[in-house]
Amino acid sequence: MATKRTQMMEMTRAKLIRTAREAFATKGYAAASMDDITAEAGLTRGALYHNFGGKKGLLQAVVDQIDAEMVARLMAAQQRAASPWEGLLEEGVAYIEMALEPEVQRIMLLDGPAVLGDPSQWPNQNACLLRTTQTIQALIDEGTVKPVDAEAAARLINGAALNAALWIAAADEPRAVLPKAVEAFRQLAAGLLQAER
Amino acid sequence: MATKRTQMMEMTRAKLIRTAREAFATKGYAAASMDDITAEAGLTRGALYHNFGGKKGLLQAVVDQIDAEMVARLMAAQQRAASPWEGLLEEGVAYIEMALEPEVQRIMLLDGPAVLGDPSQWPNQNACLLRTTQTIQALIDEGTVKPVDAEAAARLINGAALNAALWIAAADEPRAVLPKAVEAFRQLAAGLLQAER
DNA sequence: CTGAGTGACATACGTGTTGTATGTCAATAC
DNA sequence: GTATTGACATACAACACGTATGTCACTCAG
Repeated sequence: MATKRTQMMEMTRAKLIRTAREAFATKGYAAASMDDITAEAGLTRGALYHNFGGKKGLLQAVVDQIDAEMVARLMAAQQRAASPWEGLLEEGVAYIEMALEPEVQRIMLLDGPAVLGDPSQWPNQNACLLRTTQTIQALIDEGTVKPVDAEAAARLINGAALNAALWIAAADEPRAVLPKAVEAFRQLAAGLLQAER
Repeated sequence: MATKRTQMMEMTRAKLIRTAREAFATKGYAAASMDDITAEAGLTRGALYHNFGGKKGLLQAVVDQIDAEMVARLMAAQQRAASPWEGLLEEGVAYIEMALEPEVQRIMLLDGPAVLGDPSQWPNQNACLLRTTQTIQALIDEGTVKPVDAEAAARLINGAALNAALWIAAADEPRAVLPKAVEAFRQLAAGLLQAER
């Protein structure tokens, strides 16, 4: 049973995460001051330190939240696909599209790694990557994909999608280059396919 | 002809870049204080602001220096290869190997993008990427590679190599996963190859 | 019902860091 | 030989983070 106090605490945590997410996305982690964030949430730094241990802890919480949303969207994209192989491709495309959002870009792709270290160390990023790895392993087992190291392939696929997204986001006409990136991504990914006999 | 003053100035610039490069690589950009860097170089912050305009300017200078070194190494790797296609692969492998160095990782892959913005905006990173793009375009023209968008393909290739490098660097046994990553990279890149007739 | 205890959060303070404004001295120009 | 410029040092102000301490509401024995 949730007591009155823990309910309140959850609310303050949620409020801080929300305002921090906003501030980190727009101003960047370094330029976002804790005083501003807490004031915006109607609190002080005391609450922040009590709940998250510090500025990095708050960023970690924001990252975890966004990451959870991303995993959910990746799963949805994969399950929408007709075949496992198409599922992998759809997952890559979904990843590209998510990385177009300024919030994802700034927090997950720029500041997050710089402040918290390599994403492969984050508990949830592993979940996201693990999904791709498992998908690829399944494709290898069923003979669709060449017998390469599944984790290595997953890493490369994700990296390609990631960079494609960064490219698109920085482009003058994002909507114009998106299809080019998606097409090149599909071609590249086809390199993993078993040569048809 | 170089006057006495400009010679001195070049020396102080070089010294500051050297110590900053060291400090940024080991402690990270945020944790490296300008006082420490300048003191290590036997100077004060005055010199730093005069020559580089601020902390970001100093990082930019360090990034430019490292980037120039990387481009040189990429060119060397490509020219060592037997064929243009092998040149592209060698370039990717060289990129992976460079990203294994802590200095490159910390400064070029983590702090650089976070502080200076997306690498595609940097003047030199474009040179590095431009090389790959041109290589791919040449391969398309000669019929080795499928007719995809050359820049998109270059972006994806570089992104894959980049993430492979980050993965390797964060791994428990970097030397053990390196061959796996290289193998997967070659397979993936093969997706760009024109299907043999 | 009541008083001690605990937890959530606010307030106050010290330290370190950045950026700017001003000062100084050597090198060049006239 | 003096005036001026430019490279760098010093001094100062603003700010942000982290910690130490304080306060008040809620919980729970007795």
